[in-house]
Amino acid sequence: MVNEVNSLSIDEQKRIVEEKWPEALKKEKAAEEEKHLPPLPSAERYSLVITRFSPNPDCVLHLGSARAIILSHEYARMYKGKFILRFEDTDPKLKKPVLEFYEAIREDLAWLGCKVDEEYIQSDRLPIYYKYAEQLLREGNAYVCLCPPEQFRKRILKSAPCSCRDLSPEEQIERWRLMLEGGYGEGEAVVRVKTDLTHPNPAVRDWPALRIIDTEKYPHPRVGSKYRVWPLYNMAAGIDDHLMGVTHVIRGKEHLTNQVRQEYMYRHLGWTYPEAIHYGRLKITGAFLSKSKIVQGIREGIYKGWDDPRLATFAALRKRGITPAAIKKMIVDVGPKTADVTLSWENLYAYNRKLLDPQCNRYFFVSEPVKLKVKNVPSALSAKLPLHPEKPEVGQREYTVAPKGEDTAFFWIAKKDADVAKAGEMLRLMELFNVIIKSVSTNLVEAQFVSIAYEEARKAKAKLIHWIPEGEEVSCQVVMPDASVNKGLAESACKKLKPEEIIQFERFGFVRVDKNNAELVVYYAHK
RNA sequence: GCUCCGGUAGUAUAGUCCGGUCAAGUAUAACGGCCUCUCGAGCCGUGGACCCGGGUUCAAAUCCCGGCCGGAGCACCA
Repeated sequence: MVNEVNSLSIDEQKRIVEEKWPEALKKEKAAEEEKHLPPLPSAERYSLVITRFSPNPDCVLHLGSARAIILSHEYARMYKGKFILRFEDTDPKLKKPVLEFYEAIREDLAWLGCKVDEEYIQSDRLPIYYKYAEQLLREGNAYVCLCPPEQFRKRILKSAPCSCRDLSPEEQIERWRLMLEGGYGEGEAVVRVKTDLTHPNPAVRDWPALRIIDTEKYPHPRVGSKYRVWPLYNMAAGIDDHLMGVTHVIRGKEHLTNQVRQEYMYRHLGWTYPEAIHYGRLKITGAFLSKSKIVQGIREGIYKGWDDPRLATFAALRKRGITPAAIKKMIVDVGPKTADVTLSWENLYAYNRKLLDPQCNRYFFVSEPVKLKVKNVPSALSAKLPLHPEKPEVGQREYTVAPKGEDTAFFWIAKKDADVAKAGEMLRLMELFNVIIKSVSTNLVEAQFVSIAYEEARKAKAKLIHWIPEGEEVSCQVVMPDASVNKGLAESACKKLKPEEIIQFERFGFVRVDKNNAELVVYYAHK
């Protein structure tokens, strides 16, 4: 039967199917749907999907965290679930949290449109971790290890237990009490969770769960020197995920072995490990997405601040007019795959442009202004420039060009346009009139009025350029993505712009208004 | 080195679980054209990919084996 069908040509097969089962071939409507995230594993088993984003507040957030935040939040929304923000600030020494970042992170999330349903801070929860540590110890599922780290490592590589492992629960509890009360110094004792010593991955064998930190020397920014025993990641996150009812852990694949480690603890406590999705790393070509590099650059004064346009922090993206919607769409499109992704700025810009273009008003900005002198202007002329080419209803800017003296008018045009101007060529000042170039020098272009009609410029294939009448300019600084400043002049209608507004400077690019006082300061987004 | 994970056009992604409708869809970038009083947007079109080698099968991007390449983890960090 199969052979029979295969012996027929494709067309033949098609014809037969069409005859007998016409509905099978009906083309599915090319639905222009938004791309959706793939379904969450086993979502139906949970009455309420709960996800979390758990940053260490030791730095501001950047694009590298976007995947964790947006996937977690989107999935929570998709299943009408709950999205938790949990600050993992349990290392007052090496990755010391900084007070200002707690709030900065909340602001970033709010800006991204990721509403937090519940918030927790791990440094408030030490007694909880202590309680479970004690339970594990008492039930023989953990032990206080006094071995020097180096010695322990050698043993564990050979799957050999250390002498601390088999001490009785009573002795463990006694050691634990000493740990809490200061009987051991930093690095002298650590609580380990028992696992399979023969596990193929040595990294999961009897992993450390709590350690001592000398908080007199390294006080925690929130709780100071109140505690000296601090949980490590797997202890704190593992306990919290269960206690907070997290159903789906969405985090980077660097945590893959942490799941294996935590599963041992879950078994000891009789808990079930949540579903876990481990996505790959997200990189942007040319952007530093490493906290340590960002922090270092700030400290050395290379970057002006957390929102320096060279950085890929959310603060910087916000300043540049990259919209949260664009970031969100990009991350959703990329999805939760385990393969690493390397995006380019162009990808982000394309998403952003699509959102910005229909809604941003247009203005003229002349970069590196050069004076244009036009002779023979017959009379005062006015130009009406639409704020948006596709949306006449949003209004227009209007400038009247009155010849001074006899018949001469002056304008500012961009150096880039002046540079390519050649004597004898026609140029059209957009929406105004056509001129013929007479002469070009470094800071003056002289020209002569020829006609008003746009059609003539088209016929002559004249270049269209933007312009600002002399006297209608405001000084404007454009901060570029490389932090350089492009100085120029903006048309006077820009005086009305408010900070936060995103506009397009025609033939230049999209920019976000940052300050608009004596001088206009804008940040460049992209073309 | 050990333990995992991955590899579809320049980039990203769909398809892989459950082999056939995939001579591989989409977005973006590139190129060409149309339209437009922006070098923007829009519209139309072109080129471009299943890492390699074997195997199983009537049929492999999809299953199996081997190789190559890439990534992650191997902290008293998160």
